[in-house]
Amino acid sequence: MSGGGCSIVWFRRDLRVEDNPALAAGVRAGAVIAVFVWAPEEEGHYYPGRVSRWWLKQSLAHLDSSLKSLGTSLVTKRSTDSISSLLEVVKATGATQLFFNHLYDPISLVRDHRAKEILTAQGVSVRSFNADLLYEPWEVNDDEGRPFTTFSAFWEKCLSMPYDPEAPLLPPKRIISGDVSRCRSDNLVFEDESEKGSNALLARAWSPGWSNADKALTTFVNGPLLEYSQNRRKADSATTSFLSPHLHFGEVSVRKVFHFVRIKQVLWANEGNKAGEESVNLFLKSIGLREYSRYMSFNHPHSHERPLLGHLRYFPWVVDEGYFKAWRQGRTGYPLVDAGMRELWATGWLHDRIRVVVSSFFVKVLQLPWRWGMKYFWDTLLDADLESDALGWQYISGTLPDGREFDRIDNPQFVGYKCDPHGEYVRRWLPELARLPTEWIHHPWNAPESVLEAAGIELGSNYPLPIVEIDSAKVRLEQALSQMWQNEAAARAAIENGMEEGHGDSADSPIAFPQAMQMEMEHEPVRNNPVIVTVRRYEDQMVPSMTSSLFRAADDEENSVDIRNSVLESRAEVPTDVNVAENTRRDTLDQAVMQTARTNATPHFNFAVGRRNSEDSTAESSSSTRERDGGVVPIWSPSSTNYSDQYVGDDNGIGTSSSYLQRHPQSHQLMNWQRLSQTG
DNA sequence: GAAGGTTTATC
DNA sequence: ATAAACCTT
Repeated sequence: MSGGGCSIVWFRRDLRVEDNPALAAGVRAGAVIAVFVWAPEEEGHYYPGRVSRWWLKQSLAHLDSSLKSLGTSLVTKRSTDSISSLLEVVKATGATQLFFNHLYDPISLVRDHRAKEILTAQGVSVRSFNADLLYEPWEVNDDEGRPFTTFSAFWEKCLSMPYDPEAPLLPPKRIISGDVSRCRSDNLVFEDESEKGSNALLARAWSPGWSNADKALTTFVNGPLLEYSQNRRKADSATTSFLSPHLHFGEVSVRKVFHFVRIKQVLWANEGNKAGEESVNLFLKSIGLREYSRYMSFNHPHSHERPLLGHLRYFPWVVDEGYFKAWRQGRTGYPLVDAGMRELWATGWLHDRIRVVVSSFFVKVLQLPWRWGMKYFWDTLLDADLESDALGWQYISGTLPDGREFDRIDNPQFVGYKCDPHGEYVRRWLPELARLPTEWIHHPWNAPESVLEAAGIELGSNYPLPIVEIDSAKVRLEQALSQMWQNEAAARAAIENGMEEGHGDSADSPIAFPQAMQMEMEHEPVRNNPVIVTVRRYEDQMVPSMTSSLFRAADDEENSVDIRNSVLESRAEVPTDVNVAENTRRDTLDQAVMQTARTNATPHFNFAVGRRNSEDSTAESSSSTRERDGGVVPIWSPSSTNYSDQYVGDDNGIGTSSSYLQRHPQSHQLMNWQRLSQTG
């Protein structure tokens, strides 16, 4: 019991009692006050979406009940300023210490650093820990001590670090509760009335909470992991880990995932099980991508709004809200894209493969600003995660050094036959195409009139013609790219001539989110029809909705059983049974009862990996932090200068010499979330 | 064993 | 789209 007073353990995206270093430190120090502050306004544009808030709500309830069984409970605060709320708790409880785990999104970096400064100034001793990564971003550097700029090099290094990621900590046996009698909890509201009906359905498919996360991990590692490599390319096979939302909220620690999976790896390696080994490597790689997303965010805090390669700032994006809407609604005329978008809409979930397909289409074919797509993912994904989304979209957009080439267009037709060779996925989500033979399922526009007729399809009427032809997209993309180079050259020239500041010019400001999008998100009409169909949609959106019959009829046995069990058993099953909302013809409706897919493979856009740091890895690799666990909130290292010669960018991209902080020396004090999340 | 064709993964 | 890995001859 150091210090006499009790300590605050500030929970954020580490909603677990196991392997939670901040909690462990609090318990070690004596009496604990567990606090969660809900201050979504701090996130600016990135106010969490409906399904994400639903998850959070469940997860907090789960955590609270775990804490209760250990001897304390969760103090909850509704706030617009986390730090003030923490100060209130300090005042009300006389706490003398604050413990929390690191986050790496730009808003948290700024806020947490301030929290540390302010609370320290108030005499509170603050310590923070790594609980989200195998290695802290500042631990992983190249031979010259500079951060990596490509994923493969980064990951290779992670896998060959001289020390392993720390072993997971056990949960505390019990917690001595601090005195919270004078510290009242606010009732946190995560959903409004109109959202409840839709949210209720999520519970059929998912079980948030750390112990469920644990079960999900065990189930995955002992089951689908083995075939992960084989199944990963199918749009809807069942070998996804389904861990991404759990990982996002820190319900399970990545280090635990890593160690678990490694054990299997060793086992399979000994058995000479090559497929198993490969599966492990691939799965770990997706964990690595999550890890890398934090790494990128830490090193380039603007990566959620600015391309990391500077010249992409000059790309003439097509600012067309009509295209954007068609994409969201799944009405682009490309079946694979449309199926994906409708699944996303209906379930909040998308297989990683399909995320790539729809986002690539968005950027390369429609040439819409990638941040719009990223924002939409943020709003709709159950596992929405800013860092992972930013990495994914930047990768797709070709704005990463090792991302896809700018001029590459994925053809949804060809990709479709690869990841959905029999068209099952498309038929599941696009009932209007259900009767189309496989031969044409991914390119109905080529189908003979008689075939279409027999399938009840009238292109342009009940299913759209391609919104943009691939060929013309190619042409337009070439033009856009040459335009981009011209723009860049012009800007460069202007800067050289001293005409422009090079900072704050228009290219710096990301294209604002469409007004309509914000409106829609806010006033989304919802209709709840308790039993039959719950339709959630944008005003004009005609997309499938989830029905309450989440399990297909064939699984009746399961149906009647305790749903929670069946869900656990069958792996979190994404919603099943989709009905087409109105406007669908009768015959199509018949086909509309489809079951869902379980997605496969860890969503790319959300994973992590890593390695560990041993206790005394305190020998900081880079200068960015002074002291590791125990210590200090991550700080950007201003001095760590121009490691990025290889990037083209000048001011904002990776390319920039050095970091964000250098350009904004006082950012961790002055920069606030409004500025960071500015869309311009 | 080399040349040449085919598959496959790409972060 | 490309390149590396893989397989064939």
